[in-house]
Amino acid sequence: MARRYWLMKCEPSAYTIDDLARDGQTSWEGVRNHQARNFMRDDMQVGDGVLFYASNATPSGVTGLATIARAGYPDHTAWTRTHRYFDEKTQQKAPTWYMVDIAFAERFPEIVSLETLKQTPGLETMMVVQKGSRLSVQPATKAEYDIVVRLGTRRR
DNA sequence: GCCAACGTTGGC
DNA sequence: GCCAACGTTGGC
Repeated sequence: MARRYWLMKCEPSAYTIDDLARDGQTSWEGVRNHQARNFMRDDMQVGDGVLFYASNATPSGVTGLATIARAGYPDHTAWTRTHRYFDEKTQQKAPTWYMVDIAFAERFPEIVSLETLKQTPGLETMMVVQKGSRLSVQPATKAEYDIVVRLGTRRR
């Protein structure tokens, strides 16, 4: 399977690229959307590239890069009654929710803002720039990934 | 903090 | 199965 590419959103109040740089690796629990779950459970493979996206930020945008460090596995926080991500409907025998682990790869010197993404040729059809695009785990094409990497690492 | 755009829930 | 009500996301 060829390397795939993803964009994963997180609010800075919850976790940032600096947190990931410090931790080296983290688990991506708490996704409670079926479409996003499907990507993590079915499609993500170790080594896939991740655009780390800060949502609800000033500005919002891609702040760095990560890689998939562990493919999809059951999100145990769904079974912990006291946990904020607890879901009373999911059974251990048939897990509803999955997570992956991601590893730090790179922190961009400057954020590649959503505004920049919207104005960059080649990213017109990228999911994150579409109006009302709320999915927190999105696929990206290699072309889109490469363009964002170039924007993020460009020397000025 | 506002609110548009979505997703989910539940009455029928 | 429809759809109104409600909750959440996330840009601004």
